[in-house]
Amino acid sequence: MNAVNHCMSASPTGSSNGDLRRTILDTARHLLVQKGYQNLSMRKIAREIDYSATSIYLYFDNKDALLHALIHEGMMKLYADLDATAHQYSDAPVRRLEALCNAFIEFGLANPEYYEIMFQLRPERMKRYPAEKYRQARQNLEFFSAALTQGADAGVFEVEDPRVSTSTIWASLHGTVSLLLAERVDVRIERETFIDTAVRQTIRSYTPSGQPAPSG
Amino acid sequence: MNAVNHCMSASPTGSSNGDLRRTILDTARHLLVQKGYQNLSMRKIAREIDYSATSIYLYFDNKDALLHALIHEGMMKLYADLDATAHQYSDAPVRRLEALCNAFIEFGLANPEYYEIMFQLRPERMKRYPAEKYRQARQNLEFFSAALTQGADAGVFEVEDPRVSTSTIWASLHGTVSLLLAERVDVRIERETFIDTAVRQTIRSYTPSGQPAPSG
DNA sequence: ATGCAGTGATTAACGGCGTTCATCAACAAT
DNA sequence: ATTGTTGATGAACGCCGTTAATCACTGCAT
Repeated sequence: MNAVNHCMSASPTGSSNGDLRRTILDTARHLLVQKGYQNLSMRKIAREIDYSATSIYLYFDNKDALLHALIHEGMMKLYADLDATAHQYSDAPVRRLEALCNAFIEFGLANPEYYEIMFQLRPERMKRYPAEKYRQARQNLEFFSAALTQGADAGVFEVEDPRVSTSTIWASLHGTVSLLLAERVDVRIERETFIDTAVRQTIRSYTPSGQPAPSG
Repeated sequence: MNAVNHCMSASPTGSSNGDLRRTILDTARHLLVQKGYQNLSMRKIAREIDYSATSIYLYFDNKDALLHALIHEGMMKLYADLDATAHQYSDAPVRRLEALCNAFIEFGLANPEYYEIMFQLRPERMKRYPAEKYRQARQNLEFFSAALTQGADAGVFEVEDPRVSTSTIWASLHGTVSLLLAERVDVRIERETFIDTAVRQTIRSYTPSGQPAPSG
């Protein structure tokens, strides 16, 4: 009818040429990061790219599927961060674990909207999340697990069950990020101090002496 | 018109007599606990109590205000739990802190819907939350703070800044509860084991020897 | 008794949401 | 020339929170 012809856009960028799926995803990411998860709606995405809302359903089964794609992006970004950090301290498990903890927290604080959909979404919303991606997401924990076991082998860490310890470390980090993002930490506490203490105490609970080991 | 006369209900219970505000709150709590926060809507509450949705606005400014009332309830319930726990170990700081940690986690697992609105709501939703209640909510942390400082005075805890330490403990506990509620803990790990380890490691990071102190 | 203000409730409506359905235009293949 | 496919659309359904206008009823002052 009076719809704009989308086949050959007059825009010279060519960004919306062919694969609309990419454009939708880019816009969704942009909207998520700019306005937060609360303001991420199918209709707003559609408005932004000047398509009808129903068009999105040609490329994504539903809103959750679109969200899963964004979560996947976030997981890959986190993976890249942790991977770079791990390589930086490849031969010092303690320092590496410390750096990994800091990297995780920094990721959360730098990408709050990503963090929310990645780790703070209620289980119901995640029910449809494909198990294959679940496994990929869990790979991020492998960095911590590896540092723990290598440290244990080197005698600088005291670890009963690496799997359990990895989870408890993750719990600490997740709690730290969550409290910071929700602005629920006592305002009289400096953010840096809080983070440093949290990381130090987390690692301290795995060093036999209770004191931080010298170098690795 | 065809509306039911609400002034004199035929129901002999008298529960909906007079203060509708109470009834709304009770129904909201019931709906929250039964169906979760996702399914808590003004219209559903209204349907449940056979009133129009707009009637709720005669007693609550908006949905957030209603939510704040529920949050307050949850905070008081948590306070009661922690208070009872603290009194049980009034003369043993270490044991008390351990019991407090377990009590907090148990509260979260036993009241997941309350926990969600109390601690997992995004900042935007909490913007209107009255500061006076914020302070009351923070009182729950005092139990942990007290155990820490008393333990430090007795020489069984090594605490630099009690305020910071309290926050990091809270972070650990919050992370632990969040991961469990979101079902994101490795399924091969037993829940009990995970909780015990998390609590033990949390406390361990504040004991000078790195080992749990004997009795208090 | 009549009029009036206040109270507690209602319906209608607005604009938002995710999603489904029927339809339509353009194109490719027969 | 007819068919089928593909990519897009508008209308509609049933939700949602919230606002505005309205109504019935009460108690009270005149």
